[in-house]
Amino acid sequence: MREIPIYDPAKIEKKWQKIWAENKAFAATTDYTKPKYYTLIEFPYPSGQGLHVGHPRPYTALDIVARKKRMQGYNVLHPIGWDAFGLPTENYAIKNHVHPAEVTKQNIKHFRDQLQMLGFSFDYDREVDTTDPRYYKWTQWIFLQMFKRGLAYKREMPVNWCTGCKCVLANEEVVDGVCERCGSPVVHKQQSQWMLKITAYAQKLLDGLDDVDFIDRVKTSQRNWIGRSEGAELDFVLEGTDDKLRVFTTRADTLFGATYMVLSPEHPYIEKYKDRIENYDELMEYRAAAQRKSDFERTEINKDKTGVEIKGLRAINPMTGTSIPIWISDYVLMTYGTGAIMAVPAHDERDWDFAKKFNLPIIEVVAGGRNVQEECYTDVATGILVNSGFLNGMNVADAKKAAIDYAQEHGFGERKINYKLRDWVFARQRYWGEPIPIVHCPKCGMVALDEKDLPLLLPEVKNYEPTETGESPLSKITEWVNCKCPQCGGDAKRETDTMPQWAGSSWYFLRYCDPNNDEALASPEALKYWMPVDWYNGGMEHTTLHLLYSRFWNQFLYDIGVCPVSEPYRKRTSHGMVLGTDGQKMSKSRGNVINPDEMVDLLGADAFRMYEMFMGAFDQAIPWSTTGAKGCRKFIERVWRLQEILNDDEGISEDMKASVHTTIKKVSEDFDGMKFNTAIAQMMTLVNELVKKGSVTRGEYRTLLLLLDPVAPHVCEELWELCGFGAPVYTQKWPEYDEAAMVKNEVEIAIQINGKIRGRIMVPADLTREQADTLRDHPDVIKAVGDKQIVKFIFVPGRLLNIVVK
RNA sequence: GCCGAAGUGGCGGAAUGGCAGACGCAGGGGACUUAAAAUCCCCCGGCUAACACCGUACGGGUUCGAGUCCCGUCUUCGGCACCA
Repeated sequence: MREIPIYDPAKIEKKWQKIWAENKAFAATTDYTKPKYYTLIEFPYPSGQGLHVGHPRPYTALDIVARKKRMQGYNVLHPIGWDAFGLPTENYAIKNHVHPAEVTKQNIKHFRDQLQMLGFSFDYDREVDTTDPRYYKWTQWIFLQMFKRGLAYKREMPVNWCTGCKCVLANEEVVDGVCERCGSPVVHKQQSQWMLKITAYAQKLLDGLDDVDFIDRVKTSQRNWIGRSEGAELDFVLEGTDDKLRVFTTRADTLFGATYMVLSPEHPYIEKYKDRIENYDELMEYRAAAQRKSDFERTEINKDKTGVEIKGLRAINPMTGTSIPIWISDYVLMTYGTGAIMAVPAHDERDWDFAKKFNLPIIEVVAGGRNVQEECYTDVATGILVNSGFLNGMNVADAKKAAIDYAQEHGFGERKINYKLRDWVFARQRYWGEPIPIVHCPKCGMVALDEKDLPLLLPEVKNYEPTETGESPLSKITEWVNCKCPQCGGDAKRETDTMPQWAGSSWYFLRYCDPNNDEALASPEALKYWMPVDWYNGGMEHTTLHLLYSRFWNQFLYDIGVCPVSEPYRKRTSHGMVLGTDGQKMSKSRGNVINPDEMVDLLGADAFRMYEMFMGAFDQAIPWSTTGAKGCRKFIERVWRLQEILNDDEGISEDMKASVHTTIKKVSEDFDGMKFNTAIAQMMTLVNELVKKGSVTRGEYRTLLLLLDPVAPHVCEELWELCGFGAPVYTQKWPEYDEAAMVKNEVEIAIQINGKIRGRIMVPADLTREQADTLRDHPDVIKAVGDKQIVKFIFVPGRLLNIVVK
């Protein structure tokens, strides 16, 4: 047995990190003739706490993919950057009286050091930082392009106002009626807001999903969020006027059963017909009460319906000519459809509840259910129309079509598609964000800054706290706010809102392609070569918003000819969370947070990386186990000690051929299929075999190190060097497997009688179904069958023999 | 309520419809050692002396054969919540 050095991860990890950095081992080249591969992880928010053990899981996974693709000859772009604008940094700055830019600088350094400690093969020459003016210049530029095309606009609207952050939140940031970030109550407030017209892209965002390789649940959640629904808009004449009340419905077939209507409490007709309405005050009271509730309360209390009838205003059902009452209720939302509905209590749960409570008539128009007076009937698949004039006898689908056609012919309606998706509130009254490059001119109105004046820099301020009025701290810097109008040259004022954190992350993948370009967000050549991202991995929590927003920006940039592809990501996967040892989400308050620095001290970066991958299925949440992680350290030491039994044979020994090639195949396929845990298990199996055998050839060791390198790169490089295998592993080629070498001569198969195992026999590996008939004479088979009569003889090559007897 | 994912040993988890529990952790036994650590070998779902039998949330079904497919039920987790 040979004398070997001691495995000292602290030493060899530093050594190789230095060598990689000095040689720019992982820099993507600008040789656009080579095949490319673009791997992307969601760039982190550099928080003050540093990395937690959740970060390295997706990073290691795509690092494995990137390292393997490089070895397979691809020009790989595997970049990293910082999504550094945002509230926690700003709050820290307020509390500690430091400039957020200073805090950001420190946090980024901390994060970068930690990532380097783990040996990720990022191309650090392409780092981007969303708070860098050279970066946000282009974030502002994209905003201006949207503004010029009417996709960025300002509108007076009720906004979610966080009483803690003193700032407007997107609907998506309000969770259970409180601020997602700080937990303070959220109230409604009227304010003029910057909006991005993402709704203009609803259908494109939906269609684009057909051509990309996202896991199904991601596609589903995108589709649900966009929420396309096909129906019709129909007009109901207001009795005694020439005016019409427009509703949206997906159930035009049930029009004969519409026995009343419901308006949102904010519906403009209440003002318009104020003089005709007898109980206006009562309605106002109801509206005020509804507005005091947050959206959450309005929609959460769904057990008990409330509402008030509008006295003095009625509508005519266009099918039946009947006069029907009109109510207001907060279950009808002004923000969806037309803010008014026709109520068909017999066939809609909500309408049914409402009708029951207020004693409104329920008329069955779709037969097939039980008594609609007692139970609502909503089955559209089997119902047949009744009490509906010319629609009688039709199924629901045909009746829908016929009803809408009729409405169209008679001029009271048309087909209409609605989306739940709403426009994106795109402004924060905060300091630490991209300034919106717009000037308010008393003469010219809202004017875009000249593109040559970008970036519009964030000015220095003394105090980062938002003002009590809810305006951004920028509004207090008069020398910055007061400016000249770019159009007329007169006195004007700058917009003082900043962009939300989502802005910088909506296009960063484009910047990585050409991060130092001052003439464009990236050169057309670079974008054409690198885009789309081949594999994007991120958290499940970003599969709705970030994914939708960034796809929207990319599609917009495609439409204006900046980006060469309409869909930015070819493949999107999501990783599972790393939970605390107690199976709960890690959090400071639970005290179950695992610190990666300590783990690397204890295990070394290679074992740490390996455990992150070995702990379980990549897309599932798994609790951390430090003792489990030690198992990976043990495995690496086992690989290290293979040196002791290394012989001089450069080839692969005959008896190991099948195992080695099976391992190459399994590891190659499993890395591509995100099954990192089983790839590692296979390598463990191979090592166990080698240890058992007591000797390993240089050829076998080489192959093992090449396969293991993406997971545990430092130790593999070190062993490679110790064995004198030549140029570093990162310059080597990925091994290929030989299907023929994997075939064994003989295999053990199971003998089953009526599906129960009764023995095992060795048979030639290539035994076919036809040849298997000879097994009837095999002594073990004869014994197993006994004196029973054979009914059926089933042979599965290489697997088993099942004999059905009676 | 709706959408999605998932229920397999003490634990993390493996299994193109074909020998359930690969691989690892924890545990037990042994070797080596003055001793310990490390390492190596053996055992490790239940019930059994053994054979047998029973075992993949529960109840049915399809099949020569089901953890895997179908129907129904329950539970857990994640997301959305009156979207007409």
